[in-house]
Amino acid sequence: MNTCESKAAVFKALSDGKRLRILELLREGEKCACILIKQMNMPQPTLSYHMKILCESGIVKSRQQGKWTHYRISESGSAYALELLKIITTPISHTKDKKLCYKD
Amino acid sequence: MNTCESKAAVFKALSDGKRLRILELLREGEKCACILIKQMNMPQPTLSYHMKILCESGIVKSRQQGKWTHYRISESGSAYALELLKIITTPISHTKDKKLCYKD
DNA sequence: AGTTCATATTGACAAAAGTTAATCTGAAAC
DNA sequence: GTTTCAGATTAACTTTTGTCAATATGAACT
Repeated sequence: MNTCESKAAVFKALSDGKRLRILELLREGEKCACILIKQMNMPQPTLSYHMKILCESGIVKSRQQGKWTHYRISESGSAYALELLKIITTPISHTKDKKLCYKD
Repeated sequence: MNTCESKAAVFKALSDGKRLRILELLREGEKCACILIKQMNMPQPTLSYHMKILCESGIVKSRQQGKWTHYRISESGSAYALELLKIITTPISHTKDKKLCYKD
């Protein structure tokens, strides 16, 4: 799916200051939800809401380990977002569009 | 003022499907508002609202020519957004490594 | 001066996104 | 089995964002 709406979802995930702060924390490495709740000083459902949006955008990946959920920045998801941004801001004459599809 | 909030504003500009569609039209080259109104099939105040958000993000530049306003994708604004996205999705250890080992 | 034309702004409303207490789920341990 | 704990989901609410008719602005004419 390559509609403008689906592309917008990727940037919508990055359009909130608190989610960018979460990403900043994840730049230090994989972290579990309980750590992020403490570091963000945020109620548990609020963090869960933001993590869902980040994960659905593909930029963050989650890993289940027993009761704990670990989050980390997805290399492939980030690369996809970067490529997407590059394409949508490049005049058409300058480059031929290549098909964008990302998998994990 | 939170720095994450100001970063978020750049991506907020890209978080709407209609604004991405406008960008897509601007990839063809500079266009004036009256053309975009027709191509977007959008009331004039609605386009004006979206153009303001795109311009304030730095991704689009406007140029006044008499009564007409011409819009185009800003190369520097786009480059800034791209660099921003690259930084916020790159693990910190990787960035440090790059600074430590410079290539000729 | 006044008129016209292109666009920006205002204001009132509708739609979408964010917050959080309460509740549910599912995994590990007893 | 039951209890506990981590996290997801729900539901009701607040805030923010998007829409568009009406109006204002400002430039280029007469």
